[in-house]
Amino acid sequence: MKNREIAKALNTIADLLEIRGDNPFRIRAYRRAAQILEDLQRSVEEMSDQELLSLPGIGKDLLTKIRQYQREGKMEFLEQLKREVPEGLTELMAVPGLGPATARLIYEHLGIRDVDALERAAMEGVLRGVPGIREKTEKNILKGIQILKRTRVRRPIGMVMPLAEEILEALREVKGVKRCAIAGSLRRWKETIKDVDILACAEDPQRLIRAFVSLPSVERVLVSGPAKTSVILRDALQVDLRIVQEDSFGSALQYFTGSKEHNIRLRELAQRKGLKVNEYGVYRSDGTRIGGETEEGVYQALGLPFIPPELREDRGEIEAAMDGRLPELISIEDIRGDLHIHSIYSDGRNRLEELVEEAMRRGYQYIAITDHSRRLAIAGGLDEDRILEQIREIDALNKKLNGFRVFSGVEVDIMNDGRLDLPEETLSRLDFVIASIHSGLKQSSEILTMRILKAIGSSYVRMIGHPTGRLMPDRDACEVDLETVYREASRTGTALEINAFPMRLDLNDTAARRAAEHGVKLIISTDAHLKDQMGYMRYGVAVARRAWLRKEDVLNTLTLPEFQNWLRNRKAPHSLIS
DNA sequence: GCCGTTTTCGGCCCGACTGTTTTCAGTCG
Repeated sequence: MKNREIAKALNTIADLLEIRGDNPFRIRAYRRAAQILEDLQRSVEEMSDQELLSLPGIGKDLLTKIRQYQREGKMEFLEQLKREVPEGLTELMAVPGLGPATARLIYEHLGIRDVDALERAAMEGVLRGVPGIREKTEKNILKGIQILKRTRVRRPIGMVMPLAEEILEALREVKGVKRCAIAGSLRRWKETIKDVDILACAEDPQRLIRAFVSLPSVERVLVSGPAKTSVILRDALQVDLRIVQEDSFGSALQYFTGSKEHNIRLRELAQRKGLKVNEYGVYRSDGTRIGGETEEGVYQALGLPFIPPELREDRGEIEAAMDGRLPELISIEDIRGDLHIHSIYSDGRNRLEELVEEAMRRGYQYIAITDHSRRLAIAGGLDEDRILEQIREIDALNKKLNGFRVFSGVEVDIMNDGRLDLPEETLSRLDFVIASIHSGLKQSSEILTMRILKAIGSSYVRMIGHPTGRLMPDRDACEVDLETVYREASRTGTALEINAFPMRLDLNDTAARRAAEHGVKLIISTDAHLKDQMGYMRYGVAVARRAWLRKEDVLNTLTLPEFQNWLRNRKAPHSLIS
């Protein structure tokens, strides 16, 4: 899959054009194309010219460049830019507050082209000799470098959301605060988060701002004005607080929720209708305001139904909204069970009763206990005897439970040759078998795909766990050929997991969407190793919503009898397994 | 560089904050 590589090349072109001071719209076109390729679920290598050109944002020129990269592994235009603009200059732009124009100025006057040299120059006070840079800017650049060094990686949403909710709680308690809400990528439930946006209305904005900057977790104030205040927390997370008038809360929430791409599309649409949309409201050309109190009202003024924040990525949601084709998205209340949970039998921390209690507290009707199999010794994987022991305990437990059901399961390892880590005899005794890859993730695409297909071919496997094996931020998705997996999963009625564990979120949003398009059923499960981690379900549901999934695409929305029925009935005979 | 129910040329989203600029450019989201 070369899409990522090509997207990166296009983004580099955009960076270099920025430094060169090129046409901003041309730059935007390159960035947009890069985004399109990243979102694409098929490799450009298997797409025809026609198909590529049909993507809005890819024209003749970009097509030529993509094909050239495919053939030659490079783009002539990029190489030419690299000769023209010193490489490394783009590195300077990673410093917050330092953009292309300043990067270029600094290079032209001082020959600096990497962050270390920049830091030295700033500390020595040499930087302020550059036209347009005085003491203040020099200091800000130093601060920016420190921030950059600490915040290079985006963090999984599961690490950020609890922090943001804590801050939100604290702000809501400030006297005179009328409204307070999370906006930005966090409200869209993007899988990784760079900073937190909070929106508020207050009778006394100054009081709120003072309370905000003096929160104990705040380390430094970046900017502070009446409308926007930004801080850096001790753990290097940036939080922006925006204060707006109550009557424009809706348009502000819409505006600051983004995504940027979604908003651009929306405002283009508005323009064609002779309207103007900004964070204060929706306006006619004569200045009359026709919306802004509520977010629904903003969309309505543009002739659109409300678009859920999770869909606002410019992935077709505006077109779908115009045509009345928006899906009714799954929600957390639809979830009736958690089917991937580890107990004290392997590397989990809780006993079965504790897990059941937690599940009932969440209003679930069923769970599956799915400990590791023997080969995963490091996680205390179970052999046949221990599994039989666990089945007996689950049977006994079920007798005591009324209307709630514990399914006996396992997360059986898919070994390097594609065989499963437990004999069929053992698997046949279990209610719910997950098969997952935990090793050999760097194998070739052919071998990885073969392993998963063999697992799907087993008569006992009902779900493939975390299909791509990624672990953020260190391990990327493995190179399994997902399109082939979707086809076989769909044919055999094997479910694919949306693993809700914050470092995994696997399948991710775009992959899950593609899977559902193939007719694959998904299961959202937490992979909990502690009972509290069953609370990760909301991150999995968020992935599903971002994947445009409806309740009926997800099996653990089924009631207990319906799910038992699914367990009993297999869709197609499995034939591949030895 | 892309794109077309005002356009094949001339548009392309919009505003806040900062610093050094005496009227605005750069950066960010």
